Amino acid sequence: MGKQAFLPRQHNHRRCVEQAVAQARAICQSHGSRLTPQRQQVLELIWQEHRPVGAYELLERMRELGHKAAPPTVYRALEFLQANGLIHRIESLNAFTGCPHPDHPHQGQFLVCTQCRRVAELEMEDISHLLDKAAARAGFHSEQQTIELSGICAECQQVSNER
Amino acid sequence: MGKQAFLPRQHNHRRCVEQAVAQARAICQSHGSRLTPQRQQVLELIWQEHRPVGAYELLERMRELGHKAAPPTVYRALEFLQANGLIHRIESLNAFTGCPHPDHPHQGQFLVCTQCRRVAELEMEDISHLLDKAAARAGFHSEQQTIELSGICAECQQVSNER
DNA sequence: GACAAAATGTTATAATGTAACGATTATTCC
DNA sequence: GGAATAATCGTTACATTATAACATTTTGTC
Repeated sequence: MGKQAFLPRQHNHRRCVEQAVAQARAICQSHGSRLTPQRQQVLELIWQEHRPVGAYELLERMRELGHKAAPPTVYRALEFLQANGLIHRIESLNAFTGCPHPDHPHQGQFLVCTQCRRVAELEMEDISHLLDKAAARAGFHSEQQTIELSGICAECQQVSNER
Repeated sequence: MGKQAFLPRQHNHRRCVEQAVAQARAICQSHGSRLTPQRQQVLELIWQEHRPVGAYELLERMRELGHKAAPPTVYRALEFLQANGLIHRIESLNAFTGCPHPDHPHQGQFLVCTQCRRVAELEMEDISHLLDKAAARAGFHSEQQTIELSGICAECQQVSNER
C-alpha cells in the first residue's frame, strides 16, 4: 500500500490545500470549465478540513470571510466541483470532502471515522467492478456507486486503547 | 440465482405486505421488542410500495388514514424498525425500504433504479468482507456499510429499448 | 460593441430531521 | 392488586439541508 488512507493528523496543511487548488486549476483548464474565485474558495474551505464539511458550514465560513453568500451560492459551487470530480459528497453525512486524486474519474470507497469525523478515500477498482458485475447479473445497469463504511480509524482506536 | 433482485412489477402485493408483517411480528417477539400498532402501520405503508418511501410521505399516508401524526411519530417508528432490521435506509434518497430478509442481521447492497425508483437488495457477503478487509488493511475498523448503486433496472431498460 | 451564454445575486420556500417535555400505557416487583 | 419503573406516544417548536424562480452581472464570441 503506497498510499495512506488517513493522513497523519499533523502534516503540512497549507501545502495540502495549495496542491488541491493547483490540481483543480489544471483539471478545469483541461475540461474547459471555469474555476471561478467563488468555486475556488469553496474548494479551499473544503480542503482546509480533512473531514467532510456541510454546505451550511461552508456558507458560514464564506460569510466570515466577508463574502455575503446565500445557500444557492454554496450549492452551485458544490455542484460544479462535484461535476468536475474535485469533491465527493458523503451521503451518510450530507457533507462534502475533497477528492485526493481528481485527475481521473472514479468511484471511490469512503472510510468515515465516527469519532474524529475524518474521511479516507479508497479506490479499489476491483470492488467497483465486482459490484457492477453483480448488478449486471440482476439485469441492472449501474451508473453510480455510493460506498461508505463508517467505523473507527486507526488513530482513534489507539487513543481509546491508551485510556 | 434463486432469488430475484427486482420483483416483477405485477405480483400478489397484498401477500407481500402480509408476509412482511408476519415476519416482523415473529422477529420482534424473538427480540423481546414490541411491534406496536403504529410501528406496524409504518412498516405496512413502507411495504405497500416497492420503492423507498420518505418520512414525510409516510406521515401524509398516516394522516390520510385518520392517524393524526407528527414527524416524531414517524421517525420514532422508523428508528425502531431499523434497529430491528426490518427496514433499511437508502442514504442517497433519504428514504426507507422494507428489508426482504430481516431474519438475520446483514449489510445489504442496494440497486436503485433512477427511472422507476424501485430498489432491489443484494446480499453479497463476499463483497462486504472484501470491503471490511480492505478497510482493516488501512487500520480502519468498519462498523457499518452503505452500498448503493444507482442506475437503470432491467425492466426500464427494456421499456426504453422498445421505443 | 452587440449578442448569447454562463455565472452570480436575491428572496422565498420546500424537504428532511430533532430537541424537549409532558402524558399515557405497559411491565415489573412487592 | 397497587406502587414504582420503564417504554411508548403526543405535542410544540425548531434545526438542518436543499431548491425554485427570477433578476442581474460577467464572460466569451462574433
